Amino acid sequence: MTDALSTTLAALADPTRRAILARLATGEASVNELAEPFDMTLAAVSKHIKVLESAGLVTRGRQAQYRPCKLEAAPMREVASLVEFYRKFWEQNLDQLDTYLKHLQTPKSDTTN
Amino acid sequence: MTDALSTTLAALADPTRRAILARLATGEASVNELAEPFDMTLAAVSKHIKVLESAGLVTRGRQAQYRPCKLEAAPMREVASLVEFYRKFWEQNLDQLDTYLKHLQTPKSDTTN
DNA sequence: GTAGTATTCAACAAAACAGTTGAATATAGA
DNA sequence: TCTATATTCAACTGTTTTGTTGAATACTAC
Repeated sequence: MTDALSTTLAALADPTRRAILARLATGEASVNELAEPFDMTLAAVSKHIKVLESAGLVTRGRQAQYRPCKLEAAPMREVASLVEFYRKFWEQNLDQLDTYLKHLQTPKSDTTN
Repeated sequence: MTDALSTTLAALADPTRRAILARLATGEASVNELAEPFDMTLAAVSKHIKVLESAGLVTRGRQAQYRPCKLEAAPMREVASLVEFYRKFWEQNLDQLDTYLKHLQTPKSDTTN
């Protein structure tokens, strides 16, 4: 699991970490601020941040005793192109569903559902 | 980690599983066919498929002794909207880089880098 | 230097994960 | 029924992940 994309996806595959990223989308924040909404120790949140940092999704500065975290969305570009590759497949299935639903509405195919 | 998005992302966070999905993008395939490129036992690949199936990324049919796998891209829609939310952030950073590079080219700011 | 706040480290435990092996199940066809 | 092929299950192992606690580090302000 050494590749960057796997690391990024694994980092995103946790609701706590996604919540941290969502918070950072509104601006930089300290570890304490980030930890506040969660029912877990500061050390645990610190570890989550480390995971995000290893994935390149967060960078950190230093201001006095704070180490403010900053969102870095760049690694998500690879995720975007991964899912874009599959877009045609889900859209195709939606089209099929759409066709099916329209088919149900035509008077001819009245199978009572 | 019970939410669907986390399950989807975790399923995608493995190169073997992504390779399986990529193969399935070209059409349905049996477990044996899917396992062929990998240096691991059939049972291991079978487990990977199970993970993909639990995430709803694969469905299976039954034909004779085969259980053909089929790609289901729908769960990726949620991944797409996750990363779309962050698109502005990476594009903004690209813009900043672009601005910076253009700035370097203006005659006035010739600081020799 | 002492006290206070912010953050991380080290050591640990519990759970989840990825892989193996060997036996089991399911189906097809002679 | 017997055999071959396809696939999964159960049990086990080693590794990684997630969380805890208590001590350590880093910086600020008096």
